[in-house]
This record gives sequence, structure tokens and C-alpha cells, in this order.
Amino acid sequence: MLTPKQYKLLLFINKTIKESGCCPSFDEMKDAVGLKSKSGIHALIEALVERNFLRKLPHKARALEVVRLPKLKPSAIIAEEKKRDEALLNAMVEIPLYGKIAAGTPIEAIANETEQFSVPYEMVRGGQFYALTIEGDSMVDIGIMDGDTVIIKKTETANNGDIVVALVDNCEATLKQIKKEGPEVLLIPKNEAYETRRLSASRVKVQGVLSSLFRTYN
Amino acid sequence: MLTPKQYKLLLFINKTIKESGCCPSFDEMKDAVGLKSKSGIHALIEALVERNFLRKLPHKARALEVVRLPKLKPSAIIAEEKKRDEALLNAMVEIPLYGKIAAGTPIEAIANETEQFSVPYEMVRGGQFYALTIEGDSMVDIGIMDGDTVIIKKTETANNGDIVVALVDNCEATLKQIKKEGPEVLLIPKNEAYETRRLSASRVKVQGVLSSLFRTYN
DNA sequence: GAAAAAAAGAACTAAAGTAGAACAAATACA
DNA sequence: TGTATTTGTTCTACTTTAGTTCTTTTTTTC
Repeated sequence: MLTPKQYKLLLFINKTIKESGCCPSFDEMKDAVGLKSKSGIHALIEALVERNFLRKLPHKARALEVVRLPKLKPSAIIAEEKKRDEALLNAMVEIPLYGKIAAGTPIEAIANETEQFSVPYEMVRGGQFYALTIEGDSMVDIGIMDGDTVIIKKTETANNGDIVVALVDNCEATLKQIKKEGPEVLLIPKNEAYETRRLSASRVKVQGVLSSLFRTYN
Repeated sequence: MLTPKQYKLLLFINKTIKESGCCPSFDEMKDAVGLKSKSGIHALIEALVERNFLRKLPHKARALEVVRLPKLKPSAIIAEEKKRDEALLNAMVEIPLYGKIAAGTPIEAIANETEQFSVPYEMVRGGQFYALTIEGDSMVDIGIMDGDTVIIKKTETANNGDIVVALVDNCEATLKQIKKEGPEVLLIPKNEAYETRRLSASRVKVQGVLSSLFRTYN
């Protein structure tokens, strides 16, 4: 069919003829489509003539005629389809469910699991997310219970106080509150029965921050 | 009959021309049909030209024309659409969000609120459900925190030990664990700071049982 | 597990777009 | 009529974008 420039020029010619009754000059056209030289207009017009969208009288000034225009779908229909597609997109997305956390396996190691977890799109907008199943009771004081599913937003940085997935020594992943103290990092459980761990920052890698939580009863 | 890729590409070309007025480039096409190289597009287009679905000006850029569209969809496409439709159906449903619980208002009284809460379909299969926002800390020991959203399955009966929405004296709704003791009913909070209430069964109406829980951080 | 088909990738060629200048034809008008 | 002006055409040179062709790799299929 047409290239974008050709289409733009064709529309301009058509519009000008319709509105003012006469054909635009090459200079007007070059301004309209944003060129600095009218040689380009000449080439575009030749292409449009070849494709039978324009007819012209050679060596006549302002002697172009629009033969036809590409027939477009009504924009209302396009908008409707777009809206429907968006609604579809917004509905649900699947994120990988990487397995259990607070056990001694790094997340990367089980990243090949194929299980998926469905979440509303709004919950995982703007970022990469994954799901984990909570194992253990080290965070019960803030309502994160054994068996809960948490949605984690992938990131390697976290703010003080965030609940993060922390990988320690490249082998053990846990969900804890993080606090940075100079060269050290505190991993704080939310259960009085557990103790805060103080580690050198180099041993701890953040793999994501807690974004939301799901629980199913029965 | 067209192959799925051919079909998909033909529809994309048609859609692009109809919507934007100009023909897509090979690179745009390869993205649209999910190929990483445009050599594949070339092969597909040759096949479509040969089968007389497309016409092209050879060695011209963006110079394709759709001759006709197939009336039959490749079965692979049909299957794909079916799967997508199913996924969509299973995707999400909206349930009414009736407001806050553990405050003194019965749920029925605010049932006319229009707010909706989206949940994965699997979570609300087989029954009528509604959502509530938790207010207060009477259930923190089992991880139900202030601000959490709980999904309640509508029912008027509950088993001993269920977490239920209980309407007391037709005016106060709370989320508590229920236990029946002969003519009486126990409403048990899950926080040592609160006391269990013992009421005659006639004063307590079950309005649903806890089905799942959502929480969002940040 | 080999043959066939599909896809990826690189290399190459062609076309489109950009710009500037020179020039020629048409038009305007003194 | 002749000349100035407008307008369109042609040319060159270059950059970017697009299409083609080939080989290699991967995937599918039997």
C-alpha cells in the first residue's frame, strides 16, 4: 500500500483540495509534511501516481487529482477494539510461581519451574513480578502466615524497612524486613521467637520486595 | 488453507492498512507475528502472494495490497482463540466490596455500595462472594491484619471453627471464629487482647465464611 | 535419530527519505 | 513582448529504512 510519508502527503493534498478548491504547490507540501526540499515531494508524488492514488498533468502547476484514498476502518470501531484489547490485558496476568521461600533454596535455582499464579493485572503493573509460597512462621507478627502466597516485585534495591526476598551467600533465600547499617545489613524476622541476623552487605542480595499477599482458606 | 503464521500475518497486514492507511514494514510484521528475523516474513509473504491473498510491487517498500481474506481459520488459530477465551473467562470476576467489617454496621445495610473488587475466578468458583476490608486487630493472631481485604463466601451456615462474618443483634457485623455450644454460640477473636463473646444462638446470624485474603504493600 | 520444515541471523541490495542546487516550464504582469 | 516570479523537474550526494538472499541453527515430524 503506502509508506507513512506517502500517506501523509496524500491526505494533505486531499484535504487542501477539498478545503480550498485548489491543489497545493510543492513548497506548501514540503512544509506540510516537514521536508526542507521539494525534491522529496516530487519523489513522493511519483510514487503515489505509480500506485494510482494520484493523477497529474505533467509540467502543469497545481494540477494534481486524488484518484482514491485508502479506505480506513471507522475510528470508532478502532477505538472500541482497542478498549476491548485493553480490558483483556487488564484482566489477568500470569506470573511464575517459583516455589517456597524461607527454606534453604535460592530462587534462581528453581526458576525453571513452570507453575504459574494468576493475579489481577493492576497488582503487577510496572515491573517484573513473581510469586512465592511462604514456608514457616518467621513473619507471623505482620500477618504473613505459613502457606500464604506472596507477590514479589523483582528488584535488586530496597529501602530501609521494606520486606524483601533476600538471598544470603547465594544459597539461602528468605523473606525478611531489611535494614541497612553502614557496611552491614540487618535481616529482621517479624516473630519474637526469631533473631535478627546481621550480615555484611556483600553476603546479601535483594531479589525483590514484597508487593502483595494472597491467602486461601479451606 | 493457510498456515497459522500465514493467517496471522495476513490479518495483521490487513488490520494495519485498514487502521493506519499504510502498509507495515517487514520489521513491524516480524514483531507482530512473533518472529525474530524478517527472512521468515519474506517467505510468508511469498506464500501469500502465491496463494493470491496478497499482491505486491516487487522491490518496493511497504507496497503490499490485500487481495482477499480467507473465510476459513486454520484450526490452530481456532484452538488458540478458544484457549484465550477460556483463560479470559477464568481470568477475573468482580465481586462487590461492601466496605469495612468489625465496625458496627451490618453488611446488608451497605450492600448498595457500588465498589467492586477483582479476584481470580478460581477463588470464587461455586458460590456467591463478596469482599470486605478489615478494620481492627482482633484477628491478627491468624494473620488477618488491619486493612486487609477478605473474600467472604455467602452462606448462613458454618462449621465449628470456621472464620465467619457474624451479624449480632441484626446490627453489628464482625469477623470471628465461630463455635457452637448447644443453645449458645461463641465468637472467638484471634488476639489475646480480646475476649470471646458467648451469645445465644438466636442473636447471631452467619452472613458468610472467610474464603480468601488479599493484602497489598506500599 | 534422520529428514524436513521453520526460524534466526548475517550480508547484501534496493528503495525511501533528506537536502541542496540548478534549471526549465508555466504563469503573471508591467 | 519580455522579464520576473512561481512552480515543477532533474540531478547529485548521502543517510536511513526496507526488502532479498543466503547460510546456519533450531524445531518439528515421522
